Parts: sequence; C-alpha cells; structure tokens
Amino acid sequence: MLNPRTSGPARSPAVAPSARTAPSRAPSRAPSSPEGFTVSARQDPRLARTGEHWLSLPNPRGVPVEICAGAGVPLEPAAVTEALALLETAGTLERLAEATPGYTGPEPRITRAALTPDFHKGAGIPIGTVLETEHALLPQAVGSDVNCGMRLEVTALRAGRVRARLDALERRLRHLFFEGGRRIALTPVQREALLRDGLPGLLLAGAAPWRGFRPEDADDALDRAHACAHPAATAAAFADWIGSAGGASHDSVIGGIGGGNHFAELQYVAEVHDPAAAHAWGLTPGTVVTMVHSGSLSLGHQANATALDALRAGWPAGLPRPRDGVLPFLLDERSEPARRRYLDAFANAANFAAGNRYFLSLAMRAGLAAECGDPDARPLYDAPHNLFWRDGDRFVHRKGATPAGGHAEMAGGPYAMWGEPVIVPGSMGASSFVLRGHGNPRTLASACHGAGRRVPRGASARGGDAELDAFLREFRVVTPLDHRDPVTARRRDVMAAWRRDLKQEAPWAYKDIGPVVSSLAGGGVATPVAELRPLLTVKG
DNA sequence: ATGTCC
Repeated sequence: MLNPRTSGPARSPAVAPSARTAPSRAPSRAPSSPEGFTVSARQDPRLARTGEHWLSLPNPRGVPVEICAGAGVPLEPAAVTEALALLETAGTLERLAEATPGYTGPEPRITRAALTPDFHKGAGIPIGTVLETEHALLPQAVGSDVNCGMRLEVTALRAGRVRARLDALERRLRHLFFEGGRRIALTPVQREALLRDGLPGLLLAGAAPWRGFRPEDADDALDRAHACAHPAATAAAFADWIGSAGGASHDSVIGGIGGGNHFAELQYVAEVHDPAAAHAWGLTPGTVVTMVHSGSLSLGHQANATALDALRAGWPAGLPRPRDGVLPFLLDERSEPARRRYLDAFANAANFAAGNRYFLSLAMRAGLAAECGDPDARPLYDAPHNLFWRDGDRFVHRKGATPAGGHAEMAGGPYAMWGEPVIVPGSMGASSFVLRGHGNPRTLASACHGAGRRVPRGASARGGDAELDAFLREFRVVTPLDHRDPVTARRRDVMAAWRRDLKQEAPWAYKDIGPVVSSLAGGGVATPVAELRPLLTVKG
C-alpha cells in the first residue's frame, strides 16, 4: 500500500506523504521566508553517520547519543549545540553530588540519550530529546508544558458526510470552543479527583453527563490509562483552580486548546500503509478521526517553576550554577520535600493535561453529533510527549518525544498485538500519521512528536503573507477570530497579531513530514499504519 | 507554550 511515487531503497519502507503535493495549492515552500536555520547532517562535523537512518553525537562525557535521522531530514546546528551542552549536565551531577552535604547515595548519572528526527532547539534542552538518568531527575528534560500530548479518536463517520457539512461544523465548533459553548461543569470535588487520580479517577468518581460523554469512556480511560494517570498524594499546589469561582456550572480553564502548535482537528484516513493494523485500529480509508494536540496550559508551567525555584534555593553555596541553567534533583533526603512537592504538582499537571484532551475530544464529538449524527467516537490512544517515566531510580525523560513501545513494552494490554500507537502530526494543512511502535532501544523506545520546527519562532513571523493567504484559501481553520468577518478583518491591529501567530505555525515553518516518518520507519522505530488528512482545524 | 508584567 506504499505510494508508488516514492523512490527509495527497498529496505526502508518508503512513505510518500501526499501533504506536500496533494492539496494542489498548498504552499510547500516559502521563498520569502528566512532560511539558514537548518543544514543537512553531513554539513555538521559534530555528527557521525552510523547508518542510513542513524547518526551519533560523540561527546566528551562519552554518553551514548543516537539520533534517528535519514539524509533527507534537515537538522538545526543550534539544537546540536544545545544537546552537547545538556550532556555537560553529567559533570554537573558529579559536582552536585560532591557538594551536597551528607550525600551518600549512588553516583547520579546520565546513562543514555537519543534525539528524534524532528529535534530542534528548545529552551535549554532540544525538543525531541529522550534522556535516561539514574538517581537524578531533570524537570527541564520534560519541559514546562507537562504532559503535552496527542489524543486520537476514531469515529463511525465517513469523510463525505463531514465534508458536506463543513460550513455548519465550522460555525458549531467556533461556538463550542471560542464563544462560551463548551460549558464544562466540574465541581471542586471532581477537579480534585482529576488532578489527584487522573481521568479514570474523575470518570469513576461519577461523571457528570457532559455533552459527548459516553459511559464507556470510564472503561476506556482505565484500559488506556498507562502512564497518563499519575496518582498524586495531594493537589494542594492547585487549590486555587480547584476552588475557583464558576465551580459546578462552568470552567474557564478546562476545554481550552492553548496556543502555539496546539490544535484540535477533524481528519480522515486518506491512505493505509499497514492494512492489518489499520483494520484492527478502525483506521479504514475514509474514516473520520479527531486529533487533539494540547498540554497542561498554565498548570505545568506552575509545577516547573516551583521545581526550579526549589532547585535554585537549595543549590549548594559555592557551586557555580551550570551555564545552560539545567538543574537536576538528586534523590537524596535533603531534597526530598521539594522533590515531593514537584512530583505531586507534576502529576497534577499531567493528569490535567490528559483530562483536558478528553474534554477537547468531547467538544469535537458534540460538534459532530450536532451536525453529522452520532460519531460513536472511540479513543485510539492518548500519547504524552512531555513527561518522565520512573522505574526505581532510573528515569526516562521525554521532551517532545513520544513513546513507541513494541510488543514487549505493551504486553498484557490492548496494544500488545500491534505495538504502541504513535501519533505524529504534520504541520498545519499537512498529512498526519499513525504509526505503530517497535520498542527500538536505540531511541529508548521513542519516536518523534511531529514534523519538527525548521524555522525558529519569531523568525518565521517575517514574510510569508502570500503563502499564508494561499494556505487559508485552501484549508478550513477555525480560530477565536473570524478573519473572514468584515468587521474583524477591519481591525488591522488584531489581524496583524493573528496573522503573525498563525504564520509561526505555517507549513513552511516546519520540516517536511516525509523524511521524518521515513526515518522512523527505516530505522525500525515505528512503521506507518495510516495517513490522515485534515478536514477542519481548530486553532487556539 | 504560557499568561502577564512593564
């Protein structure tokens, strides 16, 4: 079922995403947008190619670092520099253990790292980093949008039915998401249940019948909870939100999409690459799905800020703070109270994010139900890409990297047969992919979380007006602003800000998804199951 | 990515 237009070595399952070519007027490159942020891997002498789909990053600390990226993936030298700086944290850990009074624990270490093909520069640590440590926890290796992730639901609707109702759906979803239509009622007791015990906790505690809710959602949440439900001892860090005004009738936070690259999208299965797995997962051609990309809004930021404040305050006097600002927790007794506060707030934020993706999916269900008939939507997966996983004193941190377990990692659960669903969204207007993971140890069983930014934020704000207009003519984008409304469109200041933000997320600000997905497939990290194309995008 | 400060 692979696209015959793709040429490539027979060994690498070739993927030809139709994203760049299929929507005939879609801008695939932007001559006016700034270039020069990325190079091909062979132009960066710090990288060593070890295979068709693999590079290594030799470093003075001798930490094994594998990068999954074929020759066609553009890489950002600034992000390579950032990755090298991160590895110096190994030295920080040594000095911190020595300088911490009474530290007698095992030597804290960075044992392994991997970069996914979408990696690009982040705030201190590249987005697309997988980091394994022992006896040390790095909040910044998760990122401040704790449990940002993807949720995919498969509906019983066909693309034709949705396409015929797009105008009405657009109005309906605008109302649901941006005009007070979501009306998600949560009592303080329910908010606390969500933050402490996650979505299963909330739904099993006796869910209110929100629009779109199905009783089976509780079972689904339990079945699929895995790492997304983090029990927390307390939700004290978020007492304000739990008890905030609005309470039982309306919540102004939950149900928000967020900004940046976050979205909720109606898509359909355009191509099947792995018929057996696609059939098992309900991803048959023409099937409509809802895809949600969102995080913990302000909660993760608060958790992260709390941790960093504690780390700075407890930093040993006389030990210089690392230049890159990456501060680790040691697993010693002295840092335990602060670490506990962070772990609880982290768990609260992670639970909020997964719950919020559920509520965003409910809004999509409600919109579909009102315009197209019962979508009978069932979650395929909720995949966190900013999170850490703990196994004793070993931590696997993923920042902008998504789990891609294989049969072994998924044994005993609903994904044992085909491996873990890996949701890789393309840039706006482009195809997205569902893949299945193979548990490849070279990436610590991780895949990328998207196409990856190619042009830094801010830089991409310049130029690209013609391309943005072409994009907006081609694709249906629902935003808080109706740019086609004559009154709104006359507010030049408002429209300028809106266009600036949208341009930062435009297709030309991102890498092509094709070589990225081909790297995952060829490298044996995850193989494509189905390709999805957008019908309607809701942008926060 | 976030929501807010000057």
